[in-house]
Amino acid sequence: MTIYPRHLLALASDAAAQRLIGARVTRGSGPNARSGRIVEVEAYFGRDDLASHARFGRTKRNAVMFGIPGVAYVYLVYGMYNCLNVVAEVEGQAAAILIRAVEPVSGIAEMRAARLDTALQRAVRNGREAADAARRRIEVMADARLAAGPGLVCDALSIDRRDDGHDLCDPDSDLRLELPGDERLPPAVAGRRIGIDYAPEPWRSGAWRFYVASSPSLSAGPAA
DNA sequence: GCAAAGATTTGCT
DNA sequence: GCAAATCTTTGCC
Repeated sequence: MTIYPRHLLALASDAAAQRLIGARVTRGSGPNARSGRIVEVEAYFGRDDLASHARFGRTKRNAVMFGIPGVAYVYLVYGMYNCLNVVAEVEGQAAAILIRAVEPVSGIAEMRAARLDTALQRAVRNGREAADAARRRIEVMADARLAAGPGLVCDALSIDRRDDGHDLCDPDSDLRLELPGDERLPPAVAGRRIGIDYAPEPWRSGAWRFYVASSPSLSAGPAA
């Protein structure tokens, strides 16, 4: 498996997002490495995109969006879930691609264990019964659903804000993007982005979410 | 300094 | 189908 070439991300954010479908996100190396096939992404543009974090200009949080392509932009949403983005376009031009869902390929048992870890941490506040319920739910969950959402991708691959700013196109990186050799996937379909109804048109309805319609691992977002 | 809302997920009515 | 959980970041006083 070769590393994902950085130049494929130095494109307009939507073009880079479409090409990212089918690529792998990999955590770790060796027999316990966790890897998943990207099946759902969303493209976010720079200052003009009123649904993008870059709409406020450069801030402490979104600084890496303005940097070189291929770097991870990781942020916390709703005080609870991490979201993984891949920086796109050229340096100085803010853009990022949100990884919304991946189909587990290897290290599936490790992904499930990681999901269990984070779920138990959250459930423990609500008592032992809630923790037991969470445990049972994740133990019987289908492999394909382990990373079927932006927050779940990060839970399954143990991604948090410590990964913010790390280079995903470095073959020695613990968290990286890889390009499978000759894998054929059905073409990606385009739809509106999820969870940005606060944005005005055309940003609200623009078709900048791309996904493999037949994948069993899509996020539970509206009409995915 | 303080109030408000968010690129989500889960559980309950 | 709806609302809570939870905390960082942003916006306004």
